[in-house]
Amino acid sequence: MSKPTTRTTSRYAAEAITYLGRLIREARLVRKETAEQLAERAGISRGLLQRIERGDPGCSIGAVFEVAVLAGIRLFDLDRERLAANNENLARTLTLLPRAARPAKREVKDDF
Amino acid sequence: MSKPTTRTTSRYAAEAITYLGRLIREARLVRKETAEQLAERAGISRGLLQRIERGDPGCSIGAVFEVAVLAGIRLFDLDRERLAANNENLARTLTLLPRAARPAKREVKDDF
DNA sequence: ATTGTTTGTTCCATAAATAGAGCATATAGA
DNA sequence: TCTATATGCTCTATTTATGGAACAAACAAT
Repeated sequence: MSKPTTRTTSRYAAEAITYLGRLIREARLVRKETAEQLAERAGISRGLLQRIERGDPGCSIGAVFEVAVLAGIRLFDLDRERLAANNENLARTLTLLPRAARPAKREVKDDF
Repeated sequence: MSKPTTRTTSRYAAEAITYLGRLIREARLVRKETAEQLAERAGISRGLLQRIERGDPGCSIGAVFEVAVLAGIRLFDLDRERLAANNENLARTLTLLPRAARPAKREVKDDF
């Protein structure tokens, strides 16, 4: 290591990641599935699964969500069908929004 | 691209990632905040934010969740307080579960 | 229509994640 | 208690993500 690499993560975000990791671990254990089994099903290494369950913020969201799904966790409290539907609607909403954002109105002019 | 890189991602997981990215983008645009502004607040590059909003599964979950939080999105439908509380409870639940999972009982013996 | 800004994209250098193996420990089940 | 095995951890090699700059195109506001 030659550079400290300060990667900031708010308390809330960190907590959410840890929470998801624990949900995964709980689901796996309840199912009596070994880490290796779940890791293999997800196509990742056992080591990565361990970091995911521990709540390592450096893991790719793809790996984390994939494992969560395979563990039987519902994302956004929506089943695949409803999620797809919401996703469509959201895409439509985005179309209606201005695509380029002008910085919010300035503070009152203070240069006088 | 020279190597297909077989990184499996189920439809459901991919959809969830895309959904989150769009939620972020929507929140940002509604706030009339530029990509650069949000990226800077999150301590990441504009390019990474773009990939996040597009739903790239390769982004770190730490970066994605951090941006989501800064965009004002509630994770797991819980505010920081309740999330922390649930997290605690889940940790306690995990204590009660067997820490090492024996592979689920085999299918009925079919070798006779 | 004009214009300054935002976005989308590419390329490259560097930092970081991931796979894989290996090993000690904890542990579930007999 | 005994023991096969699951877990937790460390190390290294490789793959991949990320930051930063640069550029064209799209766009909002005038």
